[in-house]
Amino acid sequence: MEENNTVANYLQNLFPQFEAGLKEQLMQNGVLKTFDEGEILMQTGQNMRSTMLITEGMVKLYREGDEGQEFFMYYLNPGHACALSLICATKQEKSQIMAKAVEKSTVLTIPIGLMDSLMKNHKTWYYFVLETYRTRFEELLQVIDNIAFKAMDERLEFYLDKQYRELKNRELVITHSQIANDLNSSREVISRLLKKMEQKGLVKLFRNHIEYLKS
Amino acid sequence: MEENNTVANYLQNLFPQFEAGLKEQLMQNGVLKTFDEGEILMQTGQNMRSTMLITEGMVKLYREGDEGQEFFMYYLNPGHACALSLICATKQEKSQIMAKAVEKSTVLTIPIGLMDSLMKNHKTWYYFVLETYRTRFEELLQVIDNIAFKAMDERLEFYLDKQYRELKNRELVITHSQIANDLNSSREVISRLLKKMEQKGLVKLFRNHIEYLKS
DNA sequence: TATGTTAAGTGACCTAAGTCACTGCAACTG
DNA sequence: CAGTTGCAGTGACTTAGGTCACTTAACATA
Repeated sequence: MEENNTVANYLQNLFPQFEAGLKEQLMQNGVLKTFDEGEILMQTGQNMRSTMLITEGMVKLYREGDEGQEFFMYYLNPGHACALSLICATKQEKSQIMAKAVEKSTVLTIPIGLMDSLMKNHKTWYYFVLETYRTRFEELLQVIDNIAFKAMDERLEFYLDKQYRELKNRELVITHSQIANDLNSSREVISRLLKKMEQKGLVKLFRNHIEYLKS
Repeated sequence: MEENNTVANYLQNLFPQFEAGLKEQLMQNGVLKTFDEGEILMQTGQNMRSTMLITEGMVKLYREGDEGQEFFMYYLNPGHACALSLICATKQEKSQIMAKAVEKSTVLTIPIGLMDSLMKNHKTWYYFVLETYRTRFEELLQVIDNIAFKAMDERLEFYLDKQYRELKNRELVITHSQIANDLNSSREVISRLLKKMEQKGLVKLFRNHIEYLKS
């Protein structure tokens, strides 16, 4: 790791719009943390003690069901933040979602007690919060579209397409059962649907990875 | 209508936390509109020209599918606002959702061009916006829980329970096909599930209305 | 090279839920 | 009161997708 992976540099590169005083605050109070691939950044039901700005890597956000099912909602990339942790209306501080690192990731954690003051004193911060909520809200609406209106084959295509767009790589390194898990389906179903997609020429299947051919 | 259904009175009663200057702004720029039962306040794809604060009645928010399906998400009551119309990041001004009056309702419409200045100049306004986003976000998460993890019978129970909690009335005046429509299912399925619920003693069925017995 | 492990393929089966076609019934209308 | 309209009940059928049990293939490691 070179020396420019400092808080100051991350802020400069990922959040150039933040005003100087805000950056100052974040430098003084934020702590960088690193998570390995597969590690969980935040568990459902866990007390939220800090908010997180993603600085490196990639994080997947899940909603969990009563019987421990996981349902994938969206990705957080560098420059993004977990929406729910940005506003702590003193009420519930339990996390409603689960966040997992897809790859080795670093995040800037900021004590949740600081949120109100950041919000009050820094316009660029609350613009950031609003924008975060707005985009995540729209993302959730898309998620609802998929599960409310679409059958599994379409949902699978959407899922693969999203992977491809996020990772910008046609080689999707993922197993069938991981996909099944993300979509709250079962491995056999995903395998069968993938094979149909292969017959249609949309993907090429390998052990442990899928080549996405479409568009 | 008595004379206290003025903008000033609505603001006083429903938004007491708003600062004086903000109320002033809303009185000068807001326009009260009335919608009849069943009338559509905002159509998917329609240009959003104003944001809406519900002052009387009750509004249902829907997400629409590609083939014209409607999927019910949540209610807006007096004191609530449509989250998406509160932030117009100059980008897309097309509504992503559809809003329909359940009963005769009045709303205070505020030109969307005013949003940025309200946000900048009135703290109580942006608190309101944040709170609106936060609660609606959490509501969407619940919606996702239902469609991602639950079968139709559970979803139906949740739906009826929500009706009951919102309307605070055990007599739910609604037809089976309206329910099917809201849940993006079909009338026959809902009829059959309702009958099972009746056998379990959870509801009592009548023509055009359902008596909700649970809890 | 043998062995164990995990990913993926596959057939048989089951069930929730969607669809079709029809009936019965209540409420309103002329 | 006859006719019409819309709501609800119901049996027959179809299908997507979940489950079970097992096989085959790929890779790793002793």
